[in-house]
Amino acid sequence: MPVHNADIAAVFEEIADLLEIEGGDPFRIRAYRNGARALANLGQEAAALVAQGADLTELPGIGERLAEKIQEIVKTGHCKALDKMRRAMPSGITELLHVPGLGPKRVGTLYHELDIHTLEQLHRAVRDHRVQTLPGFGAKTEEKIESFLAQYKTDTQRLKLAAAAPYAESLAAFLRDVKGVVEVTIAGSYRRCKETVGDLDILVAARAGAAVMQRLDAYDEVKNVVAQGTTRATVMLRSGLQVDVRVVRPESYGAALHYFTGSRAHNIAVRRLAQKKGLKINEYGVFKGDKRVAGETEESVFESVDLPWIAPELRENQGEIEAAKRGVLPQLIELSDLKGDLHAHTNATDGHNTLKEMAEAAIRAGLSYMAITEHSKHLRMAHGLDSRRLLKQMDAIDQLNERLEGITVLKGIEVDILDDGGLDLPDDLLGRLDVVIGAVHSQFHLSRAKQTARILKAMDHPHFSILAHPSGRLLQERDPYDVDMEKIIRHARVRGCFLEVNAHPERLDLNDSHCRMAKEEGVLLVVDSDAHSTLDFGNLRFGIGQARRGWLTREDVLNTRSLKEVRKLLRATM
DNA sequence: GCCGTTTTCGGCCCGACTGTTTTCAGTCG
Repeated sequence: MPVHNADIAAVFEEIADLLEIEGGDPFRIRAYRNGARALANLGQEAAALVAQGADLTELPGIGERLAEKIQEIVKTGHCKALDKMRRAMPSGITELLHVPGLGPKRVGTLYHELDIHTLEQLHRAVRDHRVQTLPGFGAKTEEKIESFLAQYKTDTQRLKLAAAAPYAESLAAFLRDVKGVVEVTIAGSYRRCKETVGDLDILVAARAGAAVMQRLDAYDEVKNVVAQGTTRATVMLRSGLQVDVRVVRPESYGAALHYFTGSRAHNIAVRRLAQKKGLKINEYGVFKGDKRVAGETEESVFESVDLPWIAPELRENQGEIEAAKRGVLPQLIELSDLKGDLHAHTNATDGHNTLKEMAEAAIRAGLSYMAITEHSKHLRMAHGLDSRRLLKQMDAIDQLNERLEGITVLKGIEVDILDDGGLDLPDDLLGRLDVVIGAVHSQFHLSRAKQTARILKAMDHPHFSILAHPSGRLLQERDPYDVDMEKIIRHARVRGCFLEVNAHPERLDLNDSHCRMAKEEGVLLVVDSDAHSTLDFGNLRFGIGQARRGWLTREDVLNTRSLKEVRKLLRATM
């Protein structure tokens, strides 16, 4: 049984949770959480490092003790320390911590006073009104727990970034219209372009006395108000999305924006820098003693700790602060850098629009070239193209290019990678195309070794140029298939082919850490819409967000180049 | 439990809101 980083991280999180309920040293607890986060974001398997005999204490946040535990978990699949804790306290108890209003202290009370250690037991106790009698609990707390448990099953999902966008942007626009409001920004994980968002953090700069909170109550989509003070409020929208609104004075806007953009790990790291310089950073500004020395802009906050401004997408405490110190932050790619899109479908297969409509939409999206890349025949449900139909489409593209100004349409295919690693169309036909994208659409459950070998073999095909949605995941629906992505990335470098950053909101595939790995390996990525309709070119912004989270610059992305250069690089793969 | 350009010991980010209290602990972000 291979042990993955997430498994080890889960052990550390559970230890931290149990320590918290026991009332353990908060800093020790934090150390376990830091260790868990470090592992989750490592970008390479800790098990592989152990196998190489690497010194794990070199990793930030991992010291002697955690290194020992990682080794133990990798080698035995168990952690004795956790096993021992579980004997003292039921492990399921940690799920109680996810109930809003319940922290370690109250969970501890529930356990010691009423022997409650599952959600089911909690639900029963709440219904019998036994909880409100406990010290530190009351009728309101009990009510809150009950209403949470009642809808727990249906209501815990995070929203995909693209799904949250319309809610976020219309609420922000509403707040911008409130009298006295100077500025509104959707901060939090939304601003950092995370793949999914659990809630929205909306920051408002307003002059004194602006009635932002009262206006918020009048917003159509607000279902109920969870908490409300003078400077912050939490509301639930009808859609089930939780929104935290925070109001600050304009002179604090930069500090508040930094604070509410996060991530928490990044903020902590920046505040530690400030602390070392004898400064204090909070959401109102940067302070030396009682004197505010910065905070009106984000730039001023970073400047106070001798750093240049760091783009929100990088703020994960994953090396961005060190890079900023050394002056080597990447100049991140922007949407306007994209010159073309190399992955789109028409109604010849499972798209909704004609060839001409798609080309015209690409022009409107500001692109100067695009590739039509239909599915191939193996993908029956998408009515994939066989040789005859592909030839027909190639002719149609030639004719369109003669008539249409402002864009060049390339001839391509999203060819199925067959079970044995072969490609789903004849070599001579693939050789006549401008771009061959290979994709896995079947046999997701193969073993890691087989799946990896299958994809590597496909990449070795003489006409293969781009690997589409390399992990095959669908956000919140289908896990990535088990594959050795490091090996695929290295192979892409050797073969000189490219990996896709699929901008479809349900894919966003590659993910951020694999983007970064590919960049470091010197593999070019392709940010593609995978458009199935004329509207889908709008999704490119989400692909760019993902690329930015992966530290990609314009130079790291193939389709920021001119058509001439792209043709040259594509030919080199074929 | 981690970490070090003041430290191998003594620090470890900071403030708002709620509910249960009767001045504040717990939770949350």
